[in-house]
Amino acid sequence: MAKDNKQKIIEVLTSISKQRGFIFQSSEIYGGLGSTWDYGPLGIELKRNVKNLWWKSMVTSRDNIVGMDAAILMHPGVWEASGHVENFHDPLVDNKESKKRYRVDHLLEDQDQGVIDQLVDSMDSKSSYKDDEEKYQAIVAFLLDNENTSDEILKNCKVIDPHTNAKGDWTKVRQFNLMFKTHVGPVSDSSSVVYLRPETAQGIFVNFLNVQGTSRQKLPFGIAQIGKAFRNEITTGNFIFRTREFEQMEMEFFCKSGETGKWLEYWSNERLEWFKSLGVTENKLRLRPHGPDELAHYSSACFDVEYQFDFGWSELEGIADRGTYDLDQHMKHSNKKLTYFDQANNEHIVPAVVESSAGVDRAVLTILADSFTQEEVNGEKRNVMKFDPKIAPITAAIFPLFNKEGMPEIAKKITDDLKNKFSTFYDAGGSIGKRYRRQDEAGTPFGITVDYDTLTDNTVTLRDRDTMEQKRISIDSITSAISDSV
RNA sequence: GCGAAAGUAGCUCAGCUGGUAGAGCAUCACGUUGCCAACGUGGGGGUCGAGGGUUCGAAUCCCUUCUUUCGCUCCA
Repeated sequence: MAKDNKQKIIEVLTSISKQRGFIFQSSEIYGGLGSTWDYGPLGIELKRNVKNLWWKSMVTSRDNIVGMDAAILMHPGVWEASGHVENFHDPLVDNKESKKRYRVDHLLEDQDQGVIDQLVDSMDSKSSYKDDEEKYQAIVAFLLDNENTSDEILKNCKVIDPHTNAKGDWTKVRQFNLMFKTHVGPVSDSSSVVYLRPETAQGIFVNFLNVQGTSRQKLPFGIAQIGKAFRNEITTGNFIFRTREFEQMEMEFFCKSGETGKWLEYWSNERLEWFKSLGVTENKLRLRPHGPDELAHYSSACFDVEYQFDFGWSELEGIADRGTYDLDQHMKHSNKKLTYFDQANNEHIVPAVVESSAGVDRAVLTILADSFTQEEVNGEKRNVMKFDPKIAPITAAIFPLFNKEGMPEIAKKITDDLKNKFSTFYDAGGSIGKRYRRQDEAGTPFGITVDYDTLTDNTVTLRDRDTMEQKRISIDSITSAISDSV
């Protein structure tokens, strides 16, 4: 039941997004490109509002966080230092019988000791391993080195499919690299390989000293950035939830090593509150601590902000204790000192980092999913996007009740007067009811209608999107009436 | 990548016992309308994903291919 529902909501959102101009399929006239999406006129306003509110909440309203904007292309050494070249790929194998796919290292964890021993025996060079993980990594590397026979090796060693508890009919082991590669310069030799960044965070770490020095910030302080990131995901989907090109809002908070626990808790709560402040339903939001097995290679503790989509609780943002991992790594690989001089204790220290990393597109999808409602009005279906007025693409729509007796001129004048303060839209097409409904679907919180009374007493009606109730106010008080809720 | 489903108008879809395309909604223009998807008239919009084959004739049957969606592993 929930499953049927799920597809419907995403389908409805996809369809409305296209019809109304929120989000379009990328390269549509060429048949589309998998899981890439373009933002239309309404979508980009919504997205910009989300980003602006994030920037305001994280940067401009705080003294100890500054912004920056790094290039998408960076020196390849950055990704070697960060661990992405080494870790950001998955060795995968399929069982042709059960149609299940496994990460090879995860698959090994589910095998009996005998199977593991056989695999180790089949390897050419024998050596001792300090733990199972090291042993599994060696097996994975061996299988990848012998990709052409890897299927036979798995079958000969009787590797079990945990799903069926029987020997699997395995495919060859293949490596899926999650970073997009491209080339700088006209020659595509290996020396010119660069990556499209898989996260914006590294642009912050490599600029740590530049930013700290020029902004004269003292610990603890943060550096924030909004920008595109790219991951060659094997599986994408759920509309704009998981895409290969996406936008991040990240803030790296630098503090003393012993203080990360405190700041992790602080930022987790701050970030949860931020989503609430956008008007997202509170009981569909939660903070979830990561289990030890879920932690990324750089992180020792992590909280996810999750939203309850129709397809399940899903991550919107991760708040992670990255320790000194990133700065340590960059010091090691670049041979540059990335330390902070602590005057109080008269010592150079490597700051630890608490990271808050949110997906812009996921925030937009959350708002779309959370705002979408269908109601029955006089037996007719009414679609309403109940956006908070702060983030609505259009704040106020202005209508002449009829296209005569000077009403359009007055309505246009009101539109022009409001333009400087709010996002506005003038519409004189079709019946008044139809125009209200169009704006309901665009999520416009306020409707202003010029009617016959306007001609004599200079008042208009102000319509509330959610209740559809109207009240008469004077033209002069429109701005203040709207300002109260934006 | 593997598996499943699907590609016909801007959207949702019908047409698929082969006879060269329709509906509802949307959109545009004009008229009408004293406030919630009203009404009237008219208009624009499709080489039926692409290529090939069978046939006198293919949206419809066959083959190939492309793309999308969903699931599997992963993540913001």
